[in-house]
Amino acid sequence: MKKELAKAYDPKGLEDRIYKTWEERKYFHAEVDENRKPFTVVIPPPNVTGILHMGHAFDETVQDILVRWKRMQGYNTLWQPGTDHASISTEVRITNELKEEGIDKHALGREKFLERAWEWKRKYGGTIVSQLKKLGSSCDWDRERFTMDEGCNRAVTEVFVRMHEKGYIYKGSRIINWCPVCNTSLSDAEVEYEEQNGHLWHIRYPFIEEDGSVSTTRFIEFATTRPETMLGDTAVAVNPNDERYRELVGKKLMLPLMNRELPIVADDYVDMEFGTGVVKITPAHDPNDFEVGKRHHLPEINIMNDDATINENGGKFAGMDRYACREQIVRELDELGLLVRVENYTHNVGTHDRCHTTVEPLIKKQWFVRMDELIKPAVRAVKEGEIKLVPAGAEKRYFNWTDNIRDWCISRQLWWGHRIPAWTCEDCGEIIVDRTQPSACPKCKGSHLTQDEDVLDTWFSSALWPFETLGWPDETPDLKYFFPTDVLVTGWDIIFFWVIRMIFSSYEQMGTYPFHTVIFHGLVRDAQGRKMSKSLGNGIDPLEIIDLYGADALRLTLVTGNDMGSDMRFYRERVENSRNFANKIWNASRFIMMNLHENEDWYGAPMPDGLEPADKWILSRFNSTVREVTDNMDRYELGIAVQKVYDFIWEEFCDWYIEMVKPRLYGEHMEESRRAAMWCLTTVLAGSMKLLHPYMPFITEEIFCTLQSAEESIMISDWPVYRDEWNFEKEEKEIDTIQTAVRGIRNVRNAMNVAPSKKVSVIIVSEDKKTLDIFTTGKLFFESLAGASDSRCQTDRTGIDDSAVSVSLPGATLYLPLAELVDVQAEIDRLTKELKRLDAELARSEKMLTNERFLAGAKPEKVEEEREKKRKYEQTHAQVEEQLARLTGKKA
RNA sequence: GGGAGCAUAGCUCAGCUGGGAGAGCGUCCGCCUCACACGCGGGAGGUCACGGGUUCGAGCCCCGUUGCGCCCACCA
Repeated sequence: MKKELAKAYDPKGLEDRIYKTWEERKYFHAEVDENRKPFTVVIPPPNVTGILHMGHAFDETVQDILVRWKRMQGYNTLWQPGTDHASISTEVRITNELKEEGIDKHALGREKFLERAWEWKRKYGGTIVSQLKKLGSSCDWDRERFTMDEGCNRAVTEVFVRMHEKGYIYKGSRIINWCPVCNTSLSDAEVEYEEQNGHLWHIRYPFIEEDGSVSTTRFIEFATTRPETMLGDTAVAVNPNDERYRELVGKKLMLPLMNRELPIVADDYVDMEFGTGVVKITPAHDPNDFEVGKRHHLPEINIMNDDATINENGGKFAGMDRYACREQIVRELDELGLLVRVENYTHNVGTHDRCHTTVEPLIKKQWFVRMDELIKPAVRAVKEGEIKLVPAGAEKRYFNWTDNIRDWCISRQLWWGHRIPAWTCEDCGEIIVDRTQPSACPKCKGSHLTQDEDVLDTWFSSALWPFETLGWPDETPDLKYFFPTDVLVTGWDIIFFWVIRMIFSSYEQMGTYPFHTVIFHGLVRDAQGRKMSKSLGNGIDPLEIIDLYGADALRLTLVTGNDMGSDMRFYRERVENSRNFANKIWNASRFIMMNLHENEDWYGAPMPDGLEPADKWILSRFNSTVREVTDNMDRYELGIAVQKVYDFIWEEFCDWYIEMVKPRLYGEHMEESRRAAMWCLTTVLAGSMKLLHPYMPFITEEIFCTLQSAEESIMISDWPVYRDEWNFEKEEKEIDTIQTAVRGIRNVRNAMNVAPSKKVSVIIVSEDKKTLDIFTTGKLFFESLAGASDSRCQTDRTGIDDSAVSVSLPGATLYLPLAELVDVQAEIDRLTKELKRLDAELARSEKMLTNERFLAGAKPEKVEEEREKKRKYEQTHAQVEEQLARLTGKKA
C-alpha cells in the first residue's frame, strides 16, 4: 500500500507520536560497545525545580544537534541527562513559599525543611525533564541523574575527603561575602557588582596629642562610602612613600563615637593619588582592609550580626540596621564637626546574584578550597589546546579569571545541599573529616561528635558532573568507556561557576580533562534586545512556541541567522519563517510521493540509466552541499551549516529541480526519464532530510519514514558523505546556462508586463553547437520554466523578425517574438541599464587584467577566471549594443 | 581601571583564510501555474560607523576616532 503524508503539515500530533516511538525503541540509549567510538555529552543540569526557558531551549537544541549528527555518523553517542539540586536558589524559593504560609524556616527546623524540599523535588522535578522531551532532546533518559542522588552524594563526599587529605580543603577564618537576607556565605563568583548612586562622606579623625588629650585642632581627613564601618576601624593607613604623611606614621588618632585609639600605619595598598591619600582600615568588614590588618597585626573587630544589624561591638549603635546606623553616624559626626563634606558618588556595590541584596564582607569561619595548585592544570589544558574553547575569544576571559583566582569558599549556611562530612569533637574541639560518621574522636576518644551544620556550594557537586554521572568513584565500565566526554555546550554566564571548576576537578580526580571542546553560546534576548526576565515579563515561553509552530520550527529558529557566540534576538516572525520552511519541505515531499507509483521505492536503489543533465546537476549540487555542511559542522558552525541546507532545499531543489522535472512526470512515453527523475527526487530528498535531521528531527523523520521502507528511522540512518561519482561539473555549467536564460526571459517578460499566462516561442541563436545542444537536451523543462510555447535552436538570425525582443546571454542570444505586446521604450531602458552595468564590469576587469602585480601575484586560476569573465562581458556587450541600435534605429 | 566584542538594505542579522555586496521579515509590481498563497516570479532599497594606512585590489588586515552594550576589577 502506498503511504502518504497528511495533506497539511501539523507538527502537534506528529512530534509527540514520533518522540514516543524513539523512546520505546531505545534509540537514545547507549551501552558500552568497544567496537564503536563513543561520543559523549553531559547536559548542563537544569535546576530540578525549574521550568524550561528559552535559554535552555537554545542550549539543549545545540547539544541535540551535535548528538544526533554524531549518532548518524556512526558514533556510539551518549547524551547524559540529569538535574541539579541548585542549593541556594531552591532553598530561597522554598523559604519564600513557607513565608507565604506564615511559617518561619528556622521555627520549622532542618529535618522538616528538608522533608519539604524533597517533597518539592518530587512534585516539580519531573517538569523540566518532560519539557526537554518536547524539544526532541535525544538524552539517554535511562541514565538520568540528580546531583543529590546516592551516587553523586558518594562522589561529593569522596572528593571532599580526598581534597582535605591532600590539604586542598581547609577550614579557616577569612573574610567572605555574606548575604544578610539569605543568611549565608557566598563565593566570589556569586557576587555581582551593580553600579549604585551613593555618597562619599569626607570625614576627619582627631589626633591624640603627646599628653594623651584629644586634639581639637589637628585632624586627618579621608573619605568613605560606608561610614558605619568606622565602628570597626582599628587603624588609618597612608602610603609609605607619601611625603605629606611620612612623619605621621606611628602617631595615634582618636576614633570618634567609640573613643578608641587608632594607629596610623603605612601600607602600599593606599593610593596616594586618590582623595586625601588616607584610608580608614576596617579589617573585619573590607577585604582589602583585612589584608592590611594582617600585615600590620591589627585587631579585627566584627561589628555586625548575620542580619546586618550592628552587634554589641558597635556600642550604643548596637541593634540598629546597617543603613539606619549609617545615617545616625553621619548625623553625629556632623554634630561633632567631623563631617567635612558629602559628595554624590557612583560606585560598584557587590550584591548577591540571587536576591540582589548588598553583600557584607564579614570574617567567618568557613571551608575553603585552596586554588593555587589546583588551577594550574586547568590553565595548562587551555593554553596547550587540550581543551578548545569556542569561540576562541573565551580564552581571554578564562585566563583573566584563572590568573586572579582566590580560594573558593565552599561552605554555605543552608540546609538544602550536600552536608559537609566534617565532625567536631565536643570534648576536645578536634575536627574530623571522614567518609562516614566516626564513632569516636581519634584524639581524645570522646564520643560527643557533632556534624558541621553547613552544606556545600551547589557548584561543588556540579563540578564533578562529567564523571560522577558515569559511576565515579567506582571504576565502572561506563566511566572507562564514555569518559572523558567530548563536547560541553553552555552559556557564557557559567564559565567561572561551572566550566573551570569541572576542568580542575576532573584533572584532580581523574587525571585528565573532562571534555575536549567547550562551546559557549550567547543569551536569547527579546525583540528589543533586552534580557528575557520574569520581572520584565518579556520572556517567551518555548512551550508556547512549540505548541504554535512545532519544536522543529523553534529549533531551526534558535540556530539560524546568528553565530552562536553572540546574543540573539528572538521574535515570532523568525519562528514563522522556520515553520514556513517546514511547510515547504512537507509539501515538496508530498508532491514527490504523489508521483511515486504503487509500491515504488527508490531509496537506496542503484542509479538508474538515463539520468538527464538536470538530474546530474541536482545530484552534484547536493553532493557539494553535503561536503560544505559537514565541514561547517565540524567547525561547530551550525548556523552556517543549516542555512546551506535551507538554501539548497528551498531554492535549488524546490524552486528549480522540482519545476524542471515536472514535465517528465506527467508526460507520456517517457517512463525511463520519469524513473530517472524519481530516483533523483527520492535520493536527494532523503539525503536532504538527513542533513536537516539534527536540526529538525521530527518532520525529517516523518518524511523519511513515509518515503521509504528500507530503514525504520532517520535518526539511526547514515549521515550523507561526499561521493566523487556524484560530481558533475559539466552538467552544473549547462544547467547554469539554462538558469541564466530562464531568468533573462522572466526578466524581460516582467519588465514588459507580459501576462504569465501568455506563452511565446523562443529562438536560441548561437554559433556554438555545444550551447545549442544544452537547449535541445533541456528543451522540455526549459520551455516549461520560461513560459515558452516552443523553442528552436539555430546558428544564425535567419527568419527572425527585426522586431523580436532579444535576451543576451554569454555565448547565445534568445529571441522572443513579442513585438506587438511590448513597450519599446521599456525595452530600451532595460538595455541601456544593462549596458551600463556591463561597462562597469568591463572597466573593473580591464583594470585588474592590465595590472602587472595582479597578473604576477594572484593564483593562475584566478587570472584565467578573470580573463574568461572579460571575454563574456565583451561578447554580451556587443550583443546588447547591437540590439539597442536596432531598437533606437527603429524608433527613430 | 582592565579585557574582549559589536557598528553591513527600513528592521533583525549572515558574510571562512582580502579579488563579482547577501538572507529573513517589511516594501513595490505581477500571479490562486493541477506540492505549497505558510506559496510562485520579478523589482526597489546599502559611499559595509568615521578618519587614516598597508595592498595592484579591503566589509574583511593595521592604527586612530566616535557610538553601543558585555565581562572582569578592592580604588577608600
